[in-house]
Amino acid sequence: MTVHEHGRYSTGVEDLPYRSVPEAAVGRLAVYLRVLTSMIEQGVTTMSSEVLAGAAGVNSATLRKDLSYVGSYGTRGVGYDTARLVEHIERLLGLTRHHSIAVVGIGNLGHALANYPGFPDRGFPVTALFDVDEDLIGVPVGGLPVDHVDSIPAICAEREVTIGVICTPVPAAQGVCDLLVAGGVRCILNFAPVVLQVPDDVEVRRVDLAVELQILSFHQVRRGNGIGPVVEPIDPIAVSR
Amino acid sequence: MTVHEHGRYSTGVEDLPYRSVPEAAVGRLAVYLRVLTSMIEQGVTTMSSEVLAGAAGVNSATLRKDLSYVGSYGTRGVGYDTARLVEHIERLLGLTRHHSIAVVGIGNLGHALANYPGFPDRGFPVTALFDVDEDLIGVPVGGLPVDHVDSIPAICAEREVTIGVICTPVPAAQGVCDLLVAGGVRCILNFAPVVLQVPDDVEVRRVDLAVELQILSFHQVRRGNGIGPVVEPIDPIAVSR
DNA sequence: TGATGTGAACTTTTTCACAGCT
DNA sequence: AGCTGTGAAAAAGTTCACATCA
Repeated sequence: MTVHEHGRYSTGVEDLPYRSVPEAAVGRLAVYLRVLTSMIEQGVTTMSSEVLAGAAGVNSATLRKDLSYVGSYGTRGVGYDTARLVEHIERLLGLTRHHSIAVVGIGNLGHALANYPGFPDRGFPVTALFDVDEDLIGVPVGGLPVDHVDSIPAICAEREVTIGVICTPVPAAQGVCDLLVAGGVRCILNFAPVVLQVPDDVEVRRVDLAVELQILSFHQVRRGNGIGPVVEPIDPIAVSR
Repeated sequence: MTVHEHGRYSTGVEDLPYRSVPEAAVGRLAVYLRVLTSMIEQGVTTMSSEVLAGAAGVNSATLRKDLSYVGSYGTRGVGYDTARLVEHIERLLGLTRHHSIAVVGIGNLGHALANYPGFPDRGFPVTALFDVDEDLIGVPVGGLPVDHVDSIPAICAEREVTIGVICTPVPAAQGVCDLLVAGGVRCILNFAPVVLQVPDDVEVRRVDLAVELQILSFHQVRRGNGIGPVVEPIDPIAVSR
């Protein structure tokens, strides 16, 4: 709906600098990036699609197609230059721009995320913490003092927060979300098990831990693993009406 | 991959307990379940596909198709009986059988998950905690004492743990995973950003928080939102070869 | 020779649209 | 009249297989 023209892709070609990337490929590219980074640390300078695909847990054809959305940085008969690939995946994922995270809801989970080393390690520094609990306000968590949720719009705008992480209880989540949006935050990672209503230009990703367990439960039963009887078939007579 | 088709699509009438459920539908069914449960608490006894789909954030045709995998429990012209639907989704997801969780790695995140109310609330009691840190062994976390990771196989077997949650640092994750598998655990929720190697009959789901942020980052850049310059276009000369 | 890059085939998932029931 | 249930169409995603090139 809303198209912001802060900058455009002025390649001379009317299209994007990268061809459009399928949604499914984006998540995998982030995984390749991690594998590559770790390989580079071990001194690996070249990798074949077969090896990288194995390490990332995907089919090698899928990997090659995914990388083709980034560009052609492989050498036939040799493989990919790891450093070069990292550089281009990072650019594609927008990791070359400044990011800054706010965590809202400093309970057990929020506390853990405020201290999660994977965020700053991956270029996402946590720069603001919020809660409603007066006893928490001003208390430093991971070196950063907690502010009141009422100050979300002002502080997020001031600190140029780009991603909001919601770890509040369900009833508070939508309100907090609205405050983040008011503060200019356009990306939200939501741990509250509720579907948030947001404007079209805001992207929400939900991480629902109970849902993950339920999916695992389904597969276990389907497979007939574990203790106890496998699912009893539904009585066809009870089903029909 | 094991194919477990109980029957074939021949005459239009099948003898399956449930027809085979697409992977994508399973996750959504878990979401519908939560919405329904919350609606029932508010006294709602009937819902239309349109309303339920709205609350779950999906298209109503998708919802109806998903529910058709569970069976036909709607009434035309009226909608779905919420209680009945909950009952059948729970059965399909295997939530009627006993589940029991072990959390391995009692750092910040493990601590938070050991206390996460959403697990027991959703029928997944945490019944074992493990770590390597001698200072933690025996210390109760959320009322449950921490055991040493070496005792994972024995304790998991004894307590009939069905799901293992891995919150260890990356280097420890694969070893812990092997111990869980040795203890008879066939479902693993992995928070360590590494691809685990497991036997074919073990199901792993990975939750990678940094990947979630990177996906959000991608969308923000694509949209041209936020502060700062949009991605610099790649030099077309460098792209072509 | 050996590995990439990709069109084509295939599979899965989503959406449409409407027949059929209540 | 209104809403479900589902075939059929469309879209998205995955895998194959091989031409291509270092």
